[in-house]
Amino acid sequence: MADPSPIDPAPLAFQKHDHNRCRTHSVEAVEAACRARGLRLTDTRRRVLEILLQDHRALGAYDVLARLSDAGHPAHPPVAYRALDFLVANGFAHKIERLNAFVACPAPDDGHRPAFLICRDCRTVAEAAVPPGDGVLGEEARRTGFTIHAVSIEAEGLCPGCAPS
Amino acid sequence: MADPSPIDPAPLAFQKHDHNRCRTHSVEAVEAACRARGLRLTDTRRRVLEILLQDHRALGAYDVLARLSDAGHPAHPPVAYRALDFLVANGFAHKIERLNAFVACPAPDDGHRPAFLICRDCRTVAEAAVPPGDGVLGEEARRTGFTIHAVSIEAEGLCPGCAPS
DNA sequence: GGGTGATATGTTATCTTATACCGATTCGAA
DNA sequence: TTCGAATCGGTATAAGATAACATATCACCC
Repeated sequence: MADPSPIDPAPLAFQKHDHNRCRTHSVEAVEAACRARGLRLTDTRRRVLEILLQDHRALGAYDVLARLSDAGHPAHPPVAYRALDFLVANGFAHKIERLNAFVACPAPDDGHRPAFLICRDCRTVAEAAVPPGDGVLGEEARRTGFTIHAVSIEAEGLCPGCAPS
Repeated sequence: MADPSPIDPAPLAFQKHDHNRCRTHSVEAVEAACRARGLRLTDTRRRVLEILLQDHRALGAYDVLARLSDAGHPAHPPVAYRALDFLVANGFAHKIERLNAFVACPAPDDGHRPAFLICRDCRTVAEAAVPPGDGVLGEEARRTGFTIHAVSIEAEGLCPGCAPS
């Protein structure tokens, strides 16, 4: 079934939107990807994904852990880190390096390469899509013989909700 | 005096170069900047800068601390963090978010906005200059009312020296 | 030279983030 | 049903960062 009004993930986080739909969409996309790729979306992993999907804020591993614990789940650090590693490794969540924290990916289905707008106040994170091609870094890498494995592009600032009026 | 063959900082880190000259250039540039801007390049700050300048590798705060300690300097964590904060705040060093580590800036004199090529093996870091204009993120920020304060662009991979032959 | 406010240092303690490691369990395919 | 790989539950500890507070130093003005 074709989605009648596809979600545009980019600016979503900073705008009012039907977050239930947003969340459901993400969970379903992750489920589908796991089926397609033979990955095991175990109970812990699913719970962590749902915790991250509660809103578009970045959560530290220990925040995730606390929420697991509240829900009666065993809660030692490796539990959270293992689930987060799984989600990040498979593109279902992203690590925000500037915050040492994690966000669910709003569009886990396409193979995009994300850049992030990170609110330093409320930790809400929006994704912007990086156009294909490696830009400045790719050029420099070719010139110097450097092999790029992963790129992170992160902008920190204030979201419209937190900006001084 | 005009520099007869100005250093091109970008690809330097991955290539053989006269590192003594490179280091001296940086220290002098920092000294000049401090004089010009009324900043105090205190003993600790200078030592930390010199530690970072030993090569183009990123060092963790505790690595820096250990080297201060080796040199007989008092070595509690805040000592290193304060000096590093000073250097970073004034553009004399950069924090590499992906490594939670720090590198000296090879060109502390111009007001460039850097992007980094980071070798995951030897932690050597090269800078590439980001062209002015905010690119994808700037566009997205304008669209959504986000105010950008700082951007970090980091590519992790293998430098020519560490790439499998 | 002496006072004063701002800046920097020395130090303790603690907090946050992340991983190494080991044994038990579960899953999926042969 | 047995094997190997992946996952989990748990302990312990490493690595990164900051809060707080007393002391010292600097830059400036009188």
